[in-house]
Parts: sequence; structure tokens; C-alpha cells
Amino acid sequence: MPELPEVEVVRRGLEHWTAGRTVAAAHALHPRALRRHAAGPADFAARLAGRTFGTARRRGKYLWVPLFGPGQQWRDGDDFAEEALLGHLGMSGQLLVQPAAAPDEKHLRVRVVFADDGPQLRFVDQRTFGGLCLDLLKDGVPASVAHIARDPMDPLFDDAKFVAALRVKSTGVKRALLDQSLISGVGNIYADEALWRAKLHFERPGSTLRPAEAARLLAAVREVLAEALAVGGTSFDSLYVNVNGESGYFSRSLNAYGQAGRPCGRCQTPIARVAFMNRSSYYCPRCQRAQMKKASA
DNA sequence: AGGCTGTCCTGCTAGC
DNA sequence: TGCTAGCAGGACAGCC
Repeated sequence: MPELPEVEVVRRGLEHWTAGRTVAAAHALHPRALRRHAAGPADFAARLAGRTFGTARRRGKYLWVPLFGPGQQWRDGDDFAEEALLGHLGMSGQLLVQPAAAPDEKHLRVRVVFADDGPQLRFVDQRTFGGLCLDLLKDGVPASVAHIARDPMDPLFDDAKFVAALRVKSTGVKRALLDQSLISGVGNIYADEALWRAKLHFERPGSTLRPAEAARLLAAVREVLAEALAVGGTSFDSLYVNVNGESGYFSRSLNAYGQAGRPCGRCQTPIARVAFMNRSSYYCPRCQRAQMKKASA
């Protein structure tokens, strides 16, 4: 399930394998994967042909490649592009760099063929929650990404603003962590992991957090994301892989997510699982109390 | 108007 | 053995 670390791994792969290459043709094999491209699959293919890929960028879980040309030179690191190929991996999306001779993947949705006849870029997505589109860049960010907050790995992320916004929310802190307009890039796995590290219950209203608790939570989010990125992300199965089809190893380091019934790494209390927002929340019932301790009973 | 729920989608697995 | 129900969840429309 791609969250920020997994998307960043894919971004690095795209940067390495596709920057500077020119598109010969794009083929849409499943219209749903292009549903965010309002003008339709034919327009998508026509506009992508002949364009040169710039350096892949990311904000939160969104990924995009600035497009140059025709008649416009790609210069590494420059931001002169007006348009980008934008992607979101959703639940099961993969961007793979595959030799042209490699057989089609079962869930191949979009194929990009380059003019150099080198490896193709393939968008593969079993559940089609993800998708690609072409989008206009404004201040270097695709228009349809402008509404989400910066992610916590962004040097311009405003810690004080996030802490202040979190501390006026009546909703639970996990819902706030998953709100991409507040902080982007965090999904169900890393939300549970960060809450475990910060020893906070997922339903604690944001407004009940002391400033130090909110800061501790943000620090925990950053730690978890950085540690996961360092080992290539979290892979439970073949649904998340880098552009070369390789898995990450952070699943070995999970303390809460998916650990129902296993002892908490701090206090040995069995990790609990409860339904939450049509998904699951995992937490330690002892380390992560719903209520702050009362002075007396 | 912020908060919250339903919906999309496919494949795997548990259970009968 | 074969069927079904349940589960995985990011993002957004739409409801209250």
C-alpha cells in the first residue's frame, strides 16, 4: 500500500530511469486508469507523444514528471515545464520500467514507449484506485495537487502551522493524520506506526493534545517515514514494488500495523485491532490510552 | 462548514 | 470442492 516512502522510492526510480527520455507513443489499455484525465485517453496519448521527461517530483502520495517539448529543451533541475504527467498509485498501482520485450503484466493499464527503444514505462494497477493524467503546472505543482498540504519531508513544511491546526480539531488524531489537506503522505500504516511511537490513542481529539504531544506525534511521523524510506518502503505482497519490481523491507519493522494479538514491543500487551473508517486501526491498549490518566478514581 | 460515510475495485483467504 | 462473505484502503462526492 503505497504511502510517502513507497512513492518516494518509485520517484527515485523514475528519476533514474526516465529523465531526459522522449516519448514515442503512449497506449491506454484501460480507460479507468485515465479517468482523471478529463479529455480522455486519445487526448492523453496525443499530448504525451513527442514530449521529453524531466525530473520526477513528489508531494505526499502524488508523483509527477514535468514534460518538455516539442521545441522546448529539458534542462536537468529546471522548472520551466508547463505541464506534467501526474500519477497516483492508489492502493495497488505500480510504475514499472520494463524491457520492451517483457510480456504484458496482467493488470497493465498504460504503456509509455520511448523514442530510444529502451525500457518502457508501464502503469500496472490491479484495483484501479490509482491513475495517470496530464495536468498543468502552477508554481511547479500540478493544479490538481495544489489542494493538499506539503508533506513532512518537504523542507518547507510548516511545523508550527500543522501543530496549531491539529490542536483545534475536534476529530481524532488519526483522522487528522490521514487528512491530506492537513499533512500529506501519511496513510493507514504509517499513521498507526506514528501513533504507537508517540504513545497516542488514534481517537484522541486533536484539541486535547498538549503542544508537546502534538510535536511528539509529528516527530514520530517523520521518524517512521524516514526509517521506512531507508529500507525501501513496506511490502506485504507483490502489490508494492519499486520500478524494478523489487520489494521493500519495512514490514519487518512494524510495531503496530497488522500486529493484532502480538505483544507490544514496549509493554508486551497484545496489540489490538478495531474497525475504523472502513479500515483497521492497530494500537497498544496499554501504551496508547484513549483517556488521559485521571488524578484519582 | 467541518466532520463523517459510502463508494469505487479486484484478488486473496477464511469459513462452511 | 466450491461457494460466499469479508478484508485490504486512498481519495473524493455527497450528506448532515
